[in-house]
Amino acid sequence: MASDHTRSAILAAAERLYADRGFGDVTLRDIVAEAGVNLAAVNYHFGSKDELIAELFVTRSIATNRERLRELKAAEEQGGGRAPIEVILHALVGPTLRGCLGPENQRSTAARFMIRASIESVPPIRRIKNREIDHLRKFAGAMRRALPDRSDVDIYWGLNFALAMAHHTIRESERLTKLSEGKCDLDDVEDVVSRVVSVATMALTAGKAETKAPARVAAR
Amino acid sequence: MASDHTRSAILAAAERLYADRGFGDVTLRDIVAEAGVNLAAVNYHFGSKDELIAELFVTRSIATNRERLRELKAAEEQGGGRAPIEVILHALVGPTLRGCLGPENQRSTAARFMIRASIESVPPIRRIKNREIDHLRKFAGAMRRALPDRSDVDIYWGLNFALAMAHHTIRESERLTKLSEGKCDLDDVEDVVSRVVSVATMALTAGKAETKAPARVAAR
DNA sequence: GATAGTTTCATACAACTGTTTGAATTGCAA
DNA sequence: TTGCAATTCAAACAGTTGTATGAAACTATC
Repeated sequence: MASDHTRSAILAAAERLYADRGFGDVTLRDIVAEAGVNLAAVNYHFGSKDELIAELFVTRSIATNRERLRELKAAEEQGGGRAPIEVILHALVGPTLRGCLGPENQRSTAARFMIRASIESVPPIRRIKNREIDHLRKFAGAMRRALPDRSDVDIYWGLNFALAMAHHTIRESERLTKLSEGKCDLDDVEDVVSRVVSVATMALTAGKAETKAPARVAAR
Repeated sequence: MASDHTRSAILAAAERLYADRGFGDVTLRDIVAEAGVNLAAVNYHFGSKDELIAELFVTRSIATNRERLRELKAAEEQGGGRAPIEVILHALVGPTLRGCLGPENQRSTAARFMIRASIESVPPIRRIKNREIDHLRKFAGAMRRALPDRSDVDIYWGLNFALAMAHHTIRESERLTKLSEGKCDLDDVEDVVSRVVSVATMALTAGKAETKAPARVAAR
């Protein structure tokens, strides 16, 4: 019914501003100015500022989660209900890394927004992240099936470390570039993914029967 | 000259409140009420709210950094200028993890404050963290000496992943406990440290000449 | 005990925040 | 056209925030 024009103009403007300047110093007035709409429009269409932020974040994060599960499901079906651990980990961290890294000049607004969301932790986003546990449990299940000898504790630690490496690399990508004087190429996303997967795989399989050496994609 | 009483009362109250409720919703008025001093005292003694936060964070983080360097130096001196990679990594992540984890009921205010600081990323703290690069370079140097065959890129990635696992585990300790239904024991700090060190060591030594298997401390 | 310097205090300031209101406008159906 | 609901708008609201001010109280020195 509604033209929806104002609504999506707000969403686009908000995402752009949050991506560029962070949640801390973007006010509703900044957003409506950028969107060219009236101040009251935000509350009319979204209810509150927090709900606007939540909608932005939910949209992007269900897209990522769907992609993760799609990859996971495809892998498990192909393997008859059991996928190799590398592939599971790839499905876990691949979509996130691909969604947030990549050459800066061609990095989408959505990507920059998600980086912000992972650096600054504002209440509405934190609330949503806390509901991610069910989603992660699905991966824990797949990992258990892939490594039936492994204890639950080790599985959870492996999962934790995989997410750790992915998220920290996103959060601190600038610092890593500076620290390594550009030697670590964060733009080569597939290299980053395979590094994370490789280390997480080692973490999960160390001290047990041999698995095939995790493939390392050549940089650039 | 000054009695210093007001000053330290403010520091203590601020640290306590920030630790409990986060930076987001603690105002100067909350702090001075808790400290039992006048509102103007904060600006008189610290200049501004941001400088108060910065002083809190700097105090704690130089303590951690000093401890890190102390461990590193001791290890390198004992090894004649070259320390085993496990020990270097231990010096890198041990102090941080020990300072932030541990049984909740006996967790110090300082520890809880540092956890907050690593979850919420407020401007004055971010500014300080950005100056940590020189400190990290010292560890990169030690790691290079320990693993002369390794490329710089691999060294930096290993360093990045070690910090990733430590910081993410601190940030998301609550979620990991919930996800694992308590199976991952975050209170057993030395177990956490050795898990992180062990994985980071594997990341740095994989595919090269054998090193001795990193020691795994039994839990509890 | 007067003096000078430091510290405390109550209070006001000035700016900014997200939100609400009620009237104006628009778009669409009858 | 008329009528009705959805949308837009300017304006104000109500609250909070960090900071500044100038007088009062205190402290130590001479």
